[in-house]
Amino acid sequence: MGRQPCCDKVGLKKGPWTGEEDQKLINFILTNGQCCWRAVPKLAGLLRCGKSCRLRWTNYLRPDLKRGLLSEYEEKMVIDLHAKLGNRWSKIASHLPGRTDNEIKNHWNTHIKKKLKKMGIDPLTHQPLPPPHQAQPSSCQEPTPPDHHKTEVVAPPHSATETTLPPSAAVEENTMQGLIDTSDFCIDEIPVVQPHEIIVPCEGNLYSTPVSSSSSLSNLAEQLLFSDYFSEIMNDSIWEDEYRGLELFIDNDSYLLKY
DNA sequence: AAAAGCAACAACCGCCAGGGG
DNA sequence: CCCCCTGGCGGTTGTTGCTTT
Repeated sequence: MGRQPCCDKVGLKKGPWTGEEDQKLINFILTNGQCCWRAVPKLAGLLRCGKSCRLRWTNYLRPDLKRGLLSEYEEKMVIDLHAKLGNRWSKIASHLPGRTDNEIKNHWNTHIKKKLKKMGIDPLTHQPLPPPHQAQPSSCQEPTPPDHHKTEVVAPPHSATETTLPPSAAVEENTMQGLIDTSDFCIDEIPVVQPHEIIVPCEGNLYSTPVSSSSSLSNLAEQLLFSDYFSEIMNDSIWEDEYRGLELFIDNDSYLLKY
């Protein structure tokens, strides 16, 4: 018996999401919350499979996401956590509020790996690389990290996945908490978004368009208030009589509306 | 200015685990 | 206990934009 596809793929759209699709998904989730993903595309009027919607939301549209490059501190956290956890990106991401496993994975593959190699460190073992002339043939082929995903049997010496962290990790946890309290960070616990707090992406572009110069700020509110995106949200019933007295807070890459 | 190559990252794919019936 | 469904995960691919030639 063959495996059932996650969804009926006939007539479903693939590839990059359009702004319109993003709006539909955001509107739906802001209104209804995260429910059964399988039902989301149908209810939201999207020609996507539920899995695709979930991925788009968790990796890109979630209001609590940070955008932009990882800071030096975050990068160090990733390296340290990777040394302890291996390629368990979701576990690593859970220590970095606002970052997704996909984002960290991509950053690791494109930036950190190279950086470590430059520094003479094997990105997989986190040990110093042997001099080039001593390199084993197998070293060109990346050794497979412990496959935690498949079995969870080969736990790292100290499993940081549970509440008890190895001493070094615990220290980092404390350090981290000095900046951000991550001790009980959990995406599930973040309210999808309260009706009175909507993070609105930049005008005309639902993903990151950092506000790089103050000169652009003057028009932001106007652009925002008259964007299709905003009007659509405002037309939603939950906003009836609600949007008088809105305040606009401008962050690096998003706008927070409060009333 | 155009073409080729490269890097970055969004999105997809397939597998697995857990929960419910 | 078994089967099915759903969500989550990690690996991989495709696309886009930038840089170099």
